[in-house]
Amino acid sequence: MSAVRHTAGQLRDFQHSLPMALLRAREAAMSRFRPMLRRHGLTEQQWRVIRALAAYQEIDASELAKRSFLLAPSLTRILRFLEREALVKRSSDASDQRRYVFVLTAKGRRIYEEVGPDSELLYADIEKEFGADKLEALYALLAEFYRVLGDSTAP
Amino acid sequence: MSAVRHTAGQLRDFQHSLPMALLRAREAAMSRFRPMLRRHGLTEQQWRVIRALAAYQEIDASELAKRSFLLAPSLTRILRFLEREALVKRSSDASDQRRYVFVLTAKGRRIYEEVGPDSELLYADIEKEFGADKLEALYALLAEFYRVLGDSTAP
DNA sequence: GCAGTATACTTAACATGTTAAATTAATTCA
DNA sequence: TGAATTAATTTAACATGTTAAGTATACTGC
Repeated sequence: MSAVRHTAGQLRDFQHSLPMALLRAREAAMSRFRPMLRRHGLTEQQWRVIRALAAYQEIDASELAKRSFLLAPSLTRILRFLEREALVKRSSDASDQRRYVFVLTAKGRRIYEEVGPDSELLYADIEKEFGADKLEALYALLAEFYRVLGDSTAP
Repeated sequence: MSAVRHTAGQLRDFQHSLPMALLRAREAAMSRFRPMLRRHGLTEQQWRVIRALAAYQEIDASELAKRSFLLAPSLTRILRFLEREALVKRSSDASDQRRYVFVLTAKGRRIYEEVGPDSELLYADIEKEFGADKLEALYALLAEFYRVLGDSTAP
């Protein structure tokens, strides 16, 4: 038994907190992906970076930050880790000495190819349990929400 | 100009990564709330705890964790902060010595009453820009997603 | 061609997320 | 009843989130 005692409600209740609703849904999904990624020795964010890198021959840190939706300081640390693990190789950009470009190593591509199918299996589970139609509707609303409201911290 | 070079796409693209879509939408919302909370000297998570506390006369840490959707270690640190700021008062539960119960102090209630209206203003903006109907549809889908898929880490 | 400004990335500092282990108190059941 | 187990909270360790500041390079306009 837990010690809880009610008072009169004010403000919107938590069921109508949008950031909370988004967080809960995200956690419902991530609680399935996280253990799988962990078995491969990766965090969610490291996997986002690897995935973004897999789609490009080479990509600089700024683009990588946008595509993996990470802030620059987080990306710096994650790239340091991925380089140390030899999953990613860094080179400096000849045409702009401020910039670095990154590529997956062979080991990085191998991990990508191992994790990818595991990830797809979990997506398939989710689609089956929640329903493909509702999942598409959710994607559409989320994309429009982001499109309409934007990200007020974007440049 | 950024250094990006394409390769053949594999796997689902990021536009169809559900955790990413949820994260982007969440960030679109939070990028509006965060500066407001910051002006009040609070983080998003501290505000979640205050909000949960405002709805109860007293509540123990486990219930608080569930209602503010925080893991126990985070909650421990946040409550330490809120106690130091005298926004929250801790007492031990007479009937179970393992347990602590928490209440908002007068100062805590005052902050709650200051932040609440600012928060509602931002919600009103969002509802107006995105559309009340679509917002309700989004809430409904998110709630069902969480209901159907659950949180595999829950007890 | 250089002073001023902007850009790309990193570092710093502190808060939170995540998992595992530690601590203490309650509960169970042989 | 007391050993074993379970439950509530905290601590530890490391990764990421967030904001501000630092560093080096590129750009801009005079």
